[in-house]
Amino acid sequence: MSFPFNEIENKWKKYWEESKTYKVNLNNYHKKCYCLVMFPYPSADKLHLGHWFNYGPADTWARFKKMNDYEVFHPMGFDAFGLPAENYAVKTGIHPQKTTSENIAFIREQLKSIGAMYDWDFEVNTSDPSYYKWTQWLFLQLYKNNLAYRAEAPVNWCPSCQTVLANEQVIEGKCERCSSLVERKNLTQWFFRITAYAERLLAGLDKIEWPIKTKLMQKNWIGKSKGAEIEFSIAGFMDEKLKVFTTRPDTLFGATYMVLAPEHPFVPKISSKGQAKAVNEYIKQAGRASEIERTSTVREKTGVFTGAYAVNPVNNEKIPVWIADYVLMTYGTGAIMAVPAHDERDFEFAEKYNIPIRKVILEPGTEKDAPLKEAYTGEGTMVNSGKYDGMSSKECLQQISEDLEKDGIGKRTIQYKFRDWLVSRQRYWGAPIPMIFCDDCGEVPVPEEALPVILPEDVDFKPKGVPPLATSEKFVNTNCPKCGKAARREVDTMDTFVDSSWYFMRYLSSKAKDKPWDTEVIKNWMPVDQYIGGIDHATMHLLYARFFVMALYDMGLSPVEEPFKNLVHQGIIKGPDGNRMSKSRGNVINPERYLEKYGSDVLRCYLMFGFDFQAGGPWDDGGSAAINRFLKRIWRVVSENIDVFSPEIKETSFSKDDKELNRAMHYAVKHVTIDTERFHFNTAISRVMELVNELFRYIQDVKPENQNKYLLATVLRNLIRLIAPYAPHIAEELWETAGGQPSVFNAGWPEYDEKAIETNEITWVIQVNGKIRERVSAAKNLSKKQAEELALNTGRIPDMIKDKKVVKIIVVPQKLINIVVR
RNA sequence: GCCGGAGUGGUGGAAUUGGUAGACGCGCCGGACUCAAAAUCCGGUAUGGGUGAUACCAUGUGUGGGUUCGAGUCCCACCUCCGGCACCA
Repeated sequence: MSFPFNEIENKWKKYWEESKTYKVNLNNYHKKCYCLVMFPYPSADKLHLGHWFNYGPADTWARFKKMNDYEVFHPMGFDAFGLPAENYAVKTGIHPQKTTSENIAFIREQLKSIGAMYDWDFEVNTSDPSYYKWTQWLFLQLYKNNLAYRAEAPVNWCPSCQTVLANEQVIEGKCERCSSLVERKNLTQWFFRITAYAERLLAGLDKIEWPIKTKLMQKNWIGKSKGAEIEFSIAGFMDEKLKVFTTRPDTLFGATYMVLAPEHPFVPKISSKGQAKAVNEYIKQAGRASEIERTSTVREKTGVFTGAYAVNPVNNEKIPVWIADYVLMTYGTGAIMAVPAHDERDFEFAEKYNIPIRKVILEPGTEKDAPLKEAYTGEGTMVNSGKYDGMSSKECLQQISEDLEKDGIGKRTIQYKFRDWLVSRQRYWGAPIPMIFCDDCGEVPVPEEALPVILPEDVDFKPKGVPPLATSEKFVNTNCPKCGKAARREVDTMDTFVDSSWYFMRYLSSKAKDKPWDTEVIKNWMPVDQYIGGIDHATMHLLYARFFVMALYDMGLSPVEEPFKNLVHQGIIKGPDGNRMSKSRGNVINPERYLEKYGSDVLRCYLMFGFDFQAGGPWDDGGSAAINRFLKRIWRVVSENIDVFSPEIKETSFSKDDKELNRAMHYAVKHVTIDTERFHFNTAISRVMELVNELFRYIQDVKPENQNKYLLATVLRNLIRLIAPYAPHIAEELWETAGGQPSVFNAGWPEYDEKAIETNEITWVIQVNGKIRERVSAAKNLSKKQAEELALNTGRIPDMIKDKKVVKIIVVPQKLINIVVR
């Protein structure tokens, strides 16, 4: 007998909707749980198995919390702006507005078939003017607080997407979206000053419960390093000071040359006439190299002498100034002092161009005059370093930093690897940046009362090398808000990561018209208690959102500094072949097939049972059949025992079998509770399976007239509640079958009694020298002495130890006795 | 190269603070029901030895060491795989 899953799913979907089972009351915040799952991106692709693996388990966890009497806010919405939708529109010619709203409608139905408990009254759509009005408003707040600025900078340009990208969106020199090689361009673009929050973004990591891996990824991405800025003068240009950044001021005496980035502003000024041609050629060549070529660590280093000399401030030594593209203009000062003896890159470069290599730190156990075979980057004793000779390099680092500061030729500084967040995009399908350019007044923000700056619909969005909005006269031409003269609008749109940096706040006030959110509500509901989503956003969305909320906190707009208190990542479901699912590999598993065959509950449960939620793994076709069998067993055991539910006579005296069953029930409740809470869904389901096995054993072994009907009813009702978060449709149906009032999700979570789990007799393990020799059933609470007695007299133990000397006996209470003999 | 994480049966994966390794499934083998099949149910299933069958013995959580009465778990070295970063001075 199978269960009619289609009928059940439709019945309860309808019931939940009509009776508003999942209505959230934000006023009831005293036991609140904000459970957030990363919202989907409605491009041309529908939801796939990966989404199921995200939303199904997240919903299970949310339902579990709801049954534990939390007011659970588990909203859903759509990250609707963005490139995939626009690229699809370019390909088909259909307006992204149309495809996006169609896809949203479709995906909303798919989400409903997962059976999730979203309250759709709180839905958000980032491409809706009522949403992006506030994205623009937030841009203006950042601008007002000097956290948004426009600057010319070398940027990452994706030739295929025809737009710039943030550093976070460049993976190994390629576009995160389309894998095209990213080019470098100098453009004037909008940035958010995320680097101003570097320290706090680092410090905040200690205050949140996130996977260590994710925290480390953010930490490495921010890339803090401590060092010093040191000023060198240039021979013949005494009023110009060349600043370098180094983490190793202790090696200053070992600097035998300097390197500037080819783009460094000093380069044209200081290059000698004789070297000018070579320098210009090198700059040209470096400019042509793609980002990936230039940053490749395996490529041989190249460079050109400028003809200029710098003066080392500590010993007045003249050292040649080179340019080389292994020095980046975008980090530090764009210039370095090169110490080949103690830096691998400088060593390689110096060997190639025959530049002297001077040892200033002696590696312990080596000779001062022995030539170096490779750079020595460790610590040691100072040599060739004037008054610092003989000091340890560690000491020297401190001393020389102090001295440099005293002499006014350097200062201790901190550098970060990450850069400000570039938010301009030369694309159509995004929120317009609310700025106006006036010939007289310069850049002028759009007044708040004039928001939103509506994204015009009648725009040719095909890429032609200029931002699509630039081609719309109607959009571009406006008047300056300050002086009223004719002016032009900013034609770039915002990175979609701006949209998703605050959606979790908007959810809480999704309908608010005159403000981005209701201060009272977010005060009561932020932060998000549990965030669930992929690790692929570790250094993008998850970093941006933290920055946003910190900035808002400083403006008095957010009650919290950190948006996401707890975070878990789901793993990835791979194809049956163990590879990542992709159309080109032909290993994509389509959830629809399993929905038709087994229904939504089976698919959900299989995803949670067959995989470690946080690890994922390859799809196995047999697994879903196993879960189908399991749910069928539950279905059967309930429907074949309906008579136990009425009339209810309380039979409190338990037979041995009753006690066993009762124990199994409490044991299952306990462990399902613990495991569901900590996202160990696979073991939670295992514990339910054990209970079901126990239940079948009881029904089979105990004669019907001896079965404790009251106990059976309790066990069955608890069983139904235990599986409810996992298989919501079936549980709801069975709950009704068992005479319960729908909805089972308002029926509370079963409680367990630790005493009922305990048994008087346990199996003691007896070891001799750490090897198991006997197992014996005995009272649980034996004193140490009793346990020792037991061990020494059980089975073949006396025989085994009779010729030996007992050294000591270790008793692990309620578990094991180890007799150590010699 | 640097920084993380992980290596457990044929297989997915379990194992509070060091204390019965392999829970729960899948697969496989055997059996029951059936004319037969499907479905369902029951039993077995780490490896090697041993026995008529039990019992029992040895080995066993990537490799090699160590700490401990006792190690999948802690420490050291190494190997493999996965993920992130990568000329960041």
